[in-house]
Amino acid sequence: MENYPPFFPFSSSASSGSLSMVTSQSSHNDFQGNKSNGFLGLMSEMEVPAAGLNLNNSNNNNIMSQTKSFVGSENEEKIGKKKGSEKKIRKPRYAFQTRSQVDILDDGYRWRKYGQKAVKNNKFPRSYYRCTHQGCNVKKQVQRLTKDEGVVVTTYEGMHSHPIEKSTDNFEHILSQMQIYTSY
DNA sequence: CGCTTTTGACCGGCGC
DNA sequence: GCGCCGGTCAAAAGCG
Repeated sequence: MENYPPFFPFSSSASSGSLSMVTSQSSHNDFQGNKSNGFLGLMSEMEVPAAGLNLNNSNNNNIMSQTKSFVGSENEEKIGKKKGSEKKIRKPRYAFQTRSQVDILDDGYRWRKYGQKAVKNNKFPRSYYRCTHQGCNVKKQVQRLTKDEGVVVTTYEGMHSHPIEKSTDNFEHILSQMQIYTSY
């Protein structure tokens, strides 16, 4: 159907954040090589042991230094009635864990916030956004880690079935930024 | 004015 | 069956 490649050119206008992209569609991916836990693990154990982050909060201008990215799946969506039918497909969910000062990472699409809930074991709330394009049911949620406020987890759900509104030439800009930050 | 954000209510799934 | 939990709705406020 309308499976577009997960193409997310981040272009945060304010303080830019780093980005990374991982693509995976197979619901049974063994991306849990040795230490990386899956998305569920991420959900349950979001407390990433920020070693040496206790008192030495020298993260003032250290904006993005590292960026992790997880890939999840296992999201089922029922089409029509659930009359005993097993018409459930799994929507892939892409989780980006970026290091940024701001929560709103502009990826070029237009989002409308539709909810915000407090997360357990986390003092920061989680925001729910939805793509405002008609017929586009792409959702995303943004969450910040309480342990390390510099880490923002953005989870995308679904694929956009329409082009990006903004000009894509930001991508070049982002790429250059990536190179800059990767050179560290 | 039209759209977005805010915020509590509501709802379905799941564990006890 | 009940209550918790995560996710969504919707009314009203807010903003350019």
